[in-house]
Amino acid sequence: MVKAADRAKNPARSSVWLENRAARGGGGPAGLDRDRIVAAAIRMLDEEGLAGLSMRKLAAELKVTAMSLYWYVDTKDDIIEFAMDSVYGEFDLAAIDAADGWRDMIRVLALEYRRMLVRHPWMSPSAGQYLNIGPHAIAVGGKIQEAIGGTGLPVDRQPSATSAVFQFVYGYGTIESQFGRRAAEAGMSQDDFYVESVKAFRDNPGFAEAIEPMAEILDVRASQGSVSAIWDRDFAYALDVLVAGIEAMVSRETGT
Amino acid sequence: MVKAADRAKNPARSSVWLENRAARGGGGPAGLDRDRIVAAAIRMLDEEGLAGLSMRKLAAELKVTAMSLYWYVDTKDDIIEFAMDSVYGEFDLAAIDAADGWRDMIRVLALEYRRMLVRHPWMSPSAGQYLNIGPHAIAVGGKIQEAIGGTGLPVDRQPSATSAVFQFVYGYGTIESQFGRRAAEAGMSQDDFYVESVKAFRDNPGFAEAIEPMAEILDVRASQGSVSAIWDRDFAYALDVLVAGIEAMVSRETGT
DNA sequence: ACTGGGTCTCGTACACCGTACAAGGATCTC
DNA sequence: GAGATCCTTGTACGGTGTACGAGACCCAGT
Repeated sequence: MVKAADRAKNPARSSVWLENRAARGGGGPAGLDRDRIVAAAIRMLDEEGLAGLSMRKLAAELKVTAMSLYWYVDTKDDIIEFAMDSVYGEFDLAAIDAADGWRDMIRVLALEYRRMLVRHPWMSPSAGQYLNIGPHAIAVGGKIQEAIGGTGLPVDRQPSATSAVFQFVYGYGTIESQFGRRAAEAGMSQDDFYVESVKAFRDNPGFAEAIEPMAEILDVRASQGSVSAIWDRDFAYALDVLVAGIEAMVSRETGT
Repeated sequence: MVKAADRAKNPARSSVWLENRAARGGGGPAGLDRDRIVAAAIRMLDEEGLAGLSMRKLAAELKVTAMSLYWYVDTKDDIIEFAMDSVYGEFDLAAIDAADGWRDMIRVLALEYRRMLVRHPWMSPSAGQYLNIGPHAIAVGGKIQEAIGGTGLPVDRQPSATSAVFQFVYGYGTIESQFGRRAAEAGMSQDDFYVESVKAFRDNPGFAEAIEPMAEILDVRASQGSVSAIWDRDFAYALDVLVAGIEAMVSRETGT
């Protein structure tokens, strides 16, 4: 058991996964359980967002006092870390193994990653803030490495390629999911929200010149169908760019 | 003047920049001023992080009550949005204009962007959460579009390329800056912190097999010099990958 | 000189947050 | 039955963002 106050003093182990502590069992009258807590937390995070999760509300949903949760968990942050790893467990590893060649493997991984971020908009900010070294996250990391390892890039260049691909996916998934979150908060469809946003943007005085160079792109966009189709299309093409880049670097390296 | 409670009801305008409100002047006895507030906020954010910024502490630093700030600002979030745009103003636009060709322009932009994220670790989480449509952010966006526009990619493909490059930079800058923040919180140099982290990771039972495929990479890394050199190296190579990818797509598109 | 209206600052208060601490009930072991 | 262990709770502390209303100041109009 580590108190929240002590956590900060030992920052190299500032993660639940470095605590090496067994889960405490749910033999109590409330039938509580770390898994039940985490599952409820994920539900609440998906519905109310990161800011909407509070120990008291989470406890209430489990028909229990806030302090009860602290028997199973040291800190609210721990719950989020557990929730994150649980979500990493949603990756369809079998589909990844079934992929044919590194290109396909990267594509499947990137798509799964992106879908995870979009399904759970609280993941982006959390993934940036905590270490992602739970068992499921590590399993995914292993697959990523396997995929990049298959490209033929020298080992010392592989981390760069991994970054290029998956930091891109993270960034892309972040804006996509935040856009979806905003639309949902506004109670609009993504398409309506997009139209509204562009209008608000265009109508704003003082932005006239700044918008100028973007006008053409906004126009082209308007003729490309639904917002979600645009997200898909842009993502796919960006991945093509990345794959093409890796191919070019491979032949450049091996040609030397 | 818009109350915080009303902001949420009209989410398409959920940004200071869509409020279109003039700054209020600092003729008061405290000599307060929106610019002074924002500048102090940036200082505090840099030193204490996003969680370390509170209206009361910020006010105290300005020798004023918390509620005084609300004369100049509707919401704490507004302060963060202003602070963000002010930081976007750190971009050296002249250096970008001096760049020679789109490849160089992308490289300079990416580097400036990355440095901004690393200098201000609170920018990553904030940039993910708020719209970035302040004047400085828009100016930077315009330069980015100019750079991508120079690649020769068709207009409807340019947003994808922009994503590929700058969502990558965002993701990369995010982990780099968070790593730096963690090291600083631990009171260690980045190098010491890296060694500690790897050790803690390796020593953790249950991770033995998971680490296995990563062992080679970790070993290679150990012989590549300082952590900050590795960050630079990986970043530069990833950018090469991206540029190579764009080149390949350009010749693919124009070849068709 | 006095008054009225902006402009700015402050004190108080509310609802909420994470969580430390100690007391208790429940259950199982001997 | 006694004691230990497991689980839950009540209370309390120090923080948060910010709504509201009262005041202080200055400046224009009469």
